[in-house]
Amino acid sequence: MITLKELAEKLNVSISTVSKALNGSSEIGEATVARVKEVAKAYNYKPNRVALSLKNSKTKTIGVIIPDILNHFFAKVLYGIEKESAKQGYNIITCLSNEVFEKEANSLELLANGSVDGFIMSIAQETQINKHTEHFKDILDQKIPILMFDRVADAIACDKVIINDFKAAYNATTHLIKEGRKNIILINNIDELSVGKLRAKGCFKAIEDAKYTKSNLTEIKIGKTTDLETEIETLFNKNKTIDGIIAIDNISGVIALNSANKRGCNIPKDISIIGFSDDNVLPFTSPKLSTVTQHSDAIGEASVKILVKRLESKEPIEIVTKTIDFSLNLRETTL
Amino acid sequence: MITLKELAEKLNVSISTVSKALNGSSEIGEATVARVKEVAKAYNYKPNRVALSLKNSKTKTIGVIIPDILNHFFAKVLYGIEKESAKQGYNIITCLSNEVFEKEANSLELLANGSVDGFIMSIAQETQINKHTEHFKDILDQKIPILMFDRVADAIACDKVIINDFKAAYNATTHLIKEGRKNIILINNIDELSVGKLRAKGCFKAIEDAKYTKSNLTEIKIGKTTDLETEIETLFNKNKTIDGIIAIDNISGVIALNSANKRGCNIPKDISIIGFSDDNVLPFTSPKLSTVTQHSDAIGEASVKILVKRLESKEPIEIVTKTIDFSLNLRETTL
DNA sequence: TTGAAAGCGCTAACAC
DNA sequence: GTGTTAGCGCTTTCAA
Repeated sequence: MITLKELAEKLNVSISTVSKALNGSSEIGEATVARVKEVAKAYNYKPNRVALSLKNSKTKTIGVIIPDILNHFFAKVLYGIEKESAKQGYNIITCLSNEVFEKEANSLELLANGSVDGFIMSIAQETQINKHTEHFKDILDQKIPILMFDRVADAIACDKVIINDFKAAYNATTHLIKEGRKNIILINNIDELSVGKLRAKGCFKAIEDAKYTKSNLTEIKIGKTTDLETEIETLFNKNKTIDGIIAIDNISGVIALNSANKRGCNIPKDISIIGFSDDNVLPFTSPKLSTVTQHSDAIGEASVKILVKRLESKEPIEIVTKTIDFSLNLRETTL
Repeated sequence: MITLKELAEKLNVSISTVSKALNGSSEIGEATVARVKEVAKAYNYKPNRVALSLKNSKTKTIGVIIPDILNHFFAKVLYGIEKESAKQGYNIITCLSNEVFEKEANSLELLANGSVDGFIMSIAQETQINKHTEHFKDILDQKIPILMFDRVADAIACDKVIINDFKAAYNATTHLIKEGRKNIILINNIDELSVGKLRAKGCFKAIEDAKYTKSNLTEIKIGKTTDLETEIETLFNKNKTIDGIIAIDNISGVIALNSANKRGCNIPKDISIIGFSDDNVLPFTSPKLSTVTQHSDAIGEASVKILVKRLESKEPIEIVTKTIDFSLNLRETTL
């Protein structure tokens, strides 16, 4: 990497002349500017980003902390984040908490040493269960902004991007009710997460609001340790009259579908299934799963936009919470 | 963020004293060291990473360029990269090429301005098809090391981490032959990629080496634009005697399995299917797909180890190509 | 044992 | 129109 200093030597002018010429300052004579630019191009000069960061106290990079990159939802959010960041001229430093609090706190602390201008993150499960918040406060105290998406900490005042989980679940359940389903099972294996609780509430509210239909909703909470597959099979065995399933996490809808297929159920005639997910799992199911679709990349994009706006605003701006739309995609596992 | 300078003022000593004390230099008196450390801790001092980078001309960060984060293989490699990087004290800046050459070249160029010490990457499809290499050479000329994994550029001399695609495909095919399959279809929708070519070669070599069995292998190349699903269905329609399928990309094995299921085939009695993939898609299939399993996270880990070794070695070291093991996981779609 | 000063690459206020 | 200088935060050589 060639530096300003070296260019200056080659050109027999001062460093600042080169700097100004390259930055289009009107102070420098046209001829000089041309000469400088030519040589700079010839030597493929590029300003050293580290020096700029030090000078400006701005790194133009965003720290992204994600609980689980193998979860397609988060991968897609990251996709959106990267795309929008690049557009805005920011780099992203990616850390994975793998759902553990210590890794999350550690990443925050490490990157808060001047490596990033701000954070975009979704909270690790462990953090959320144990309601840790001190590490967030530390960062915010240092005036480094945090934006939380999807899994957010209510106790922390910061920008947030969420999907309307309550409404999504409400609408999905309402659809099953309208189909005339009477014995609906709610499969919930993310009960410890805020989004899990919200979605469950939405389902129950839908049932309540449609009391007159006499539809029934039974919630099955499945722990992280138990095997989803066997759990769901015993569910079918115990409960022969199930005619509707709403699965509020990423994958149990697919598993329920496979289970129902194996038993020879006629889907969607005998039983309707709705999952929560992105489109990604669809090539894998037959018939194609109806889902509540999270617009995951939109979450990423919105997050970057909001954070960058804050980073680049001169005056302090109000904290915002943005809700991203979802859609109910009825495919082949519903009527 | 408190700086050395501010600490020095509070302590009434010079900046360099503070620096030395904190870095455990033996030059400084015990009492002073203790005093400095205490105050530093009280104010939660952390050295500014940007300043350190500028000083040392080392950023302790790795640029990671990935073709497609929504592809589970790459997500898992990234997982491995992140894990090992964190362990080694490196951050990763992630860029996504989304398979396009320009984005890839752009990311390389942008990060080569001092943002990263080296690169770990897998080549975009477009880059590989059009055999672009100039952008790699530019970077290497600047003495910034590149490590390529999985999809590598043969023409470029740099560290590489690959899986033995040839052997993997060879073994998988050999298994089908030993099962007595006579009419085996090779589904190849990544024919433009080096790995696709290698895997196909491996399959054919297996057939050749087992000529006496009279097993037949037909390669079906499927373009990116055509719909995999319909393509595979017409395949079944045209060819009634198929009794073995080997699908060498991430998802077509699953699609073939679904297709076969739909037609009421008895798997694996009538037909065996082997896919190439990570474990991730398995919850979605029934019966469980037998696969050639790429140890994707191991690829990431190995990549980081090799690159960091190079970055931190004083003397120049030889270029290496490391081959990561794969395994043939026979599950329920093979005998 | 401690401090002053230079320098990493850059920008910008100020001087000429 | 061009150059000098200070300073961003840090380490390190050299001087005291």
